[in-house]
Amino acid sequence: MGHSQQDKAASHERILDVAARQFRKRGFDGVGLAALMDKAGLTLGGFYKHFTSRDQLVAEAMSHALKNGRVWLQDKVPPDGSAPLGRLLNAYLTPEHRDNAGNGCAVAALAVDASRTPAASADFNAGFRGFADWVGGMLDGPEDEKRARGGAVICAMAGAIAIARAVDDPRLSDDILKATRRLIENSQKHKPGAGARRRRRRPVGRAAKR
Amino acid sequence: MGHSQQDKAASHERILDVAARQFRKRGFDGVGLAALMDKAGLTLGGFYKHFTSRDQLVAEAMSHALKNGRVWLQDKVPPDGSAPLGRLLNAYLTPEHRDNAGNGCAVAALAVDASRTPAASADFNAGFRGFADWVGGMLDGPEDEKRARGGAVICAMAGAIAIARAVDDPRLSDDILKATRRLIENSQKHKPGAGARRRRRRPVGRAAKR
DNA sequence: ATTATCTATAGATCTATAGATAATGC
DNA sequence: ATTATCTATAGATCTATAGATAATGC
Repeated sequence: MGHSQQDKAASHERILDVAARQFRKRGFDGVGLAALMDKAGLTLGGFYKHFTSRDQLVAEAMSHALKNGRVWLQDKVPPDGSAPLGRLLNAYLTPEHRDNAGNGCAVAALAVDASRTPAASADFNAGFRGFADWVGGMLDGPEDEKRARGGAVICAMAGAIAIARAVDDPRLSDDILKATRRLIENSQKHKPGAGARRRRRRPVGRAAKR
Repeated sequence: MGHSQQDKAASHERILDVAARQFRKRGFDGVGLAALMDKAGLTLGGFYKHFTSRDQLVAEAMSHALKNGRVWLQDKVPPDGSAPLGRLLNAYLTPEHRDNAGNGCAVAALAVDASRTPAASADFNAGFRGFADWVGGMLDGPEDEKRARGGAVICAMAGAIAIARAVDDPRLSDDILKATRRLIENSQKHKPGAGARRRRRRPVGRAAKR
């Protein structure tokens, strides 16, 4: 044994890295604490000096996985490049992403898990909002609609990856990625005005509660 | 006790109904066999006279949930009505659907679970294909692209429902459904030719293996 | 006689805690 | 003295099986 506070911080980070990866791959319920600690080079007993409960790990790992997935994506989509949406789709809707859930987008891998796990909801929300802002910035259109449109693009992309992973037939799986790419591209291509027709502007300053 | 073969068939159906609903709500790992049997009005011990293993239940419940979700949707989208895509979006992208995972679309609720559960993959695949054919039939465009385009529409819809469920903020959640609706409508609205530009035709009869 | 279901239980998890060990850090 | 980690274990699951019970169905 023999461990400094610095060692502990490194252990904590290692546990989070392992959990963020394993949860994306197997789900929150798909891996136990003993297996996680083992993969982090530790034993189960020490877990509760790092987290007060399994739920706390789930919450921290949710944020960690979202950040992790964003870093992976942003490395492939430079902030000042041209045609950013095309680059995003090129990076996201790939067989590589589909076949590596553990290192990929946490929205695609963990949205359903988060919806069943109250401990993860707040962190999922925050991560999704940031992601939607980023993607919204790549789109044309009125400034106040960009976040919502960015969110819709994420829904289409994440849904495609999740379904492409679930499907048994490799050809069908590849086709899902390609068809979703075309759907998203077409959705951004139509003449402005045509899609805004049906849209009513929400009055500013009258925040509607639900 | 005292049970006929007819009783057994009814029991089997009840177990499947309960499982299809509970799995959509809580995931394959989110509910145990004892709780399922209890909700079906039976006890755990009888389970293995109906299924050889938990995995077999998962497989049958996957199909059952897909069928169930299709019936629910098709009730709301008459086969010969006008503007079928609009009706589909009206039925699918709603707060009601979002708030009732147990009775809703199994693609949205269980794609990620299926991707982690080999026993469910084949049944998910078959269900998705049928669903994509149905939705494809609602779209304009070349006949040989309809299934793929239908699949992409499902990805966007299912992704939106899954993410709208995961998100913490009710306003954001509602906005996700609305923005995805617009994205899908716009994707079908663009002038044909613009989107087909980049598309290469696959030679018929040369089936590419992966 | 067969069988649909029940009660009871074995054996394998899994989370959380208790107490020991061997360093760190005041 | 404090603490980061370890070994060991309690108590609560969960799947699967064994054997009993009370009907069905030939």
